[in-house]
Amino acid sequence: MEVMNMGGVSADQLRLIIDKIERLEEEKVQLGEHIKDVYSEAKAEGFDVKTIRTVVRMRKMKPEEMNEQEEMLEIYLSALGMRRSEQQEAS
Amino acid sequence: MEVMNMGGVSADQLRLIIDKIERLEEEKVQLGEHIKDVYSEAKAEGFDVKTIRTVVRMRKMKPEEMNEQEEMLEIYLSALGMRRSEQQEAS
Amino acid sequence: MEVMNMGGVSADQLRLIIDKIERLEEEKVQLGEHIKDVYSEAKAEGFDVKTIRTVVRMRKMKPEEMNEQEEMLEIYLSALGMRRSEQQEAS
Amino acid sequence: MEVMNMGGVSADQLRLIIDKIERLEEEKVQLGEHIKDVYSEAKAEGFDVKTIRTVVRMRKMKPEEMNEQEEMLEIYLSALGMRRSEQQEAS
DNA sequence: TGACAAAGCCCCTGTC
DNA sequence: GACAGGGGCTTTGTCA
Repeated sequence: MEVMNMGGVSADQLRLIIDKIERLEEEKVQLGEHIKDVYSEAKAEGFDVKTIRTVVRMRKMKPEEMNEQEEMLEIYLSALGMRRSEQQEAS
Repeated sequence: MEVMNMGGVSADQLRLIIDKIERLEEEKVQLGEHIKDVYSEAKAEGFDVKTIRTVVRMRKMKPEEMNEQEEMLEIYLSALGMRRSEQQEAS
Repeated sequence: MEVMNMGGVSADQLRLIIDKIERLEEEKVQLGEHIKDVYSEAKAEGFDVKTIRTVVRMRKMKPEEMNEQEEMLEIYLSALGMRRSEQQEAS
Repeated sequence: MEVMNMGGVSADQLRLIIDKIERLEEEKVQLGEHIKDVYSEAKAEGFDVKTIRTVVRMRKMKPEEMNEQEEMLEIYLSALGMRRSEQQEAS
């Protein structure tokens, strides 16, 4: 009964899957802690953590902004008087 | 140029659409905040917010779905020797 | 037993809370469907839904971008050669 | 100007920090995709992904926490007349 | 089915 | 030192 096959489900296979996931998630947690350490050190050296996070986020986002359906967007923004080059005059 | 028709797009109509969406989304945000308030009050009165969320989620599910979920979970836990009824003897 | 007080929890009060949450969530769903309708109509009239979504998102984000720790961010971006005005030449 | 020191901030050091974070986050993403693959394979072999997620989550919880959650839930469901054991008679 | 948006959960910071 | 509040990340559901 320890190793069973219930509802067509292989218990052994299930165990393997769950073990693997738990191992990978454990690594992921470690990585997360490592990242946190880097931020902590940065803070200790006088950097502003929040700003670094912002920079990292921006660098991630840039690529998708650049290729994305830019033309259509420009048309719509123009129609709304939100063209980027005019934005600061928008009051 | 303020009211233009570029690429077959009516700027005025576009404005109306976006205004309407923003108005509706604003209402939706308000509602979300209201819901959050209710949870906060509940918490202040000693209720466990997480459990209330679970209950609300369960009530959303059709009873059959809920049973399916439960049954499937039981099967998997059994396969792993984690059946709830046996749990306390597990250690 | 219908109206009970178990573990210091008032069943009646709990019912009220859950009813209220469910009512508010129902309204929220309605609103979401309404918004969806507006997008559908826009599409039927020849607008590009995805672009409208982008515009709406941009209009939401602008305010927070503008006030947010801008100076610090500029400093950091400069240090990395990512100053916004130089960005398009960055390639 | 490439290597500058603005506002007391070392550009080079900042670069190192951000590079390190991005490298670690990249690894974290890879790991996340790997985990997703495992789930996909499990699904392809007939397992129920959602249930596996539930099992993994349960195994992460300390047994006492798990019991607490369960007990609290039982209390709330009882208060609402939704106790599982009575459910099928409920209609 | 694959991407996109919304919701829930958790950590972290500021405050009392 | 604890706790409420906010922000970020992960996960879940939905739409094309």
